[in-house]
Amino acid sequence: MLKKTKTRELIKNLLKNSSSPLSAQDIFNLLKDQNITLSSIYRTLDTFYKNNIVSKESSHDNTIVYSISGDNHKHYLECKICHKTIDLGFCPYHKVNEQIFKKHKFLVNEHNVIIYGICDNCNTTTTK
Amino acid sequence: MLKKTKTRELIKNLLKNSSSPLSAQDIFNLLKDQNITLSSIYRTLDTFYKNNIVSKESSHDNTIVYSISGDNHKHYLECKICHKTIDLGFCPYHKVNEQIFKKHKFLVNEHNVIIYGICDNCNTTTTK
DNA sequence: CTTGTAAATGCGAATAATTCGCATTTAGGA
DNA sequence: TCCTAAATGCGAATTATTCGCATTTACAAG
Repeated sequence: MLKKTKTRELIKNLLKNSSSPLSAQDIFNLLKDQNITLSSIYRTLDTFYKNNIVSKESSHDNTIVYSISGDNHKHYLECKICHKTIDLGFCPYHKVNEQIFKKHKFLVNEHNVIIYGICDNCNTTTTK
Repeated sequence: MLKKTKTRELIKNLLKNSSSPLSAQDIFNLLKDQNITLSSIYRTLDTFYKNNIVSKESSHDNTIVYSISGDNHKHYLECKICHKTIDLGFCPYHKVNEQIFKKHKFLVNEHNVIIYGICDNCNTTTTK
């Protein structure tokens, strides 16, 4: 079972309310008046990850960012060229995950919050 | 335009033939008799990424791993507990990507090769 | 086939990200 | 209230990634 601590509550709330995935360093900066160490943040995120409370992925600059999992998680389209993001507003993977569960009895944890690609604007600009 | 070099061809072939995503260090180890630097490998992977030749994601131990993109790319289910992988054998995201393109004119680059979750075996074992 | 030049690479150092060890504190069950 | 395993702070160690600069190379132009 998971102990309820100040550090964990703070980090979970940050992630719940954030409109984008956060790195350990991001969280550290946001909590810098709270006397919480970077190593604790890393450990907390790791614990959350193992308990399926958060998902993680590589951001475009190669740091790892975390998002809250669960029912009302979000998804973003991020352009690899201009890095603008579009809030998808829904999870496009529900059906896929159900199919995977039916076929393989494999329970997918929601993740892959950032969906990378090329936005309309960059596409028409670069191919012209 | 992208120059054709020995380093690039070697790395591309490795990724094409690999049955799992590879880290920069993995590639370095596999090519250690070829006199290629780690920094070149990083630069090459970065170039490939920007040109949509490879996709990248965070592996379970927080290093970044790369996979070849394109028509015959693969997908794997990886259990967060035992780390066993299952080859999905097809891309479950084609339809989703098409829908996203229709709605947002956003061209998703294939990625998210590793799909994390809990496998049947670990699930029945841990919940018992 | 030569030559010029921008791009790619090797090398090694610098930086940034992540993990670890250990002493201290704390949550929560007994 | 007490006990103990788990969580945290602190700082050092390790690992991953990036950078600067000199040298080499792909390839387009002549």
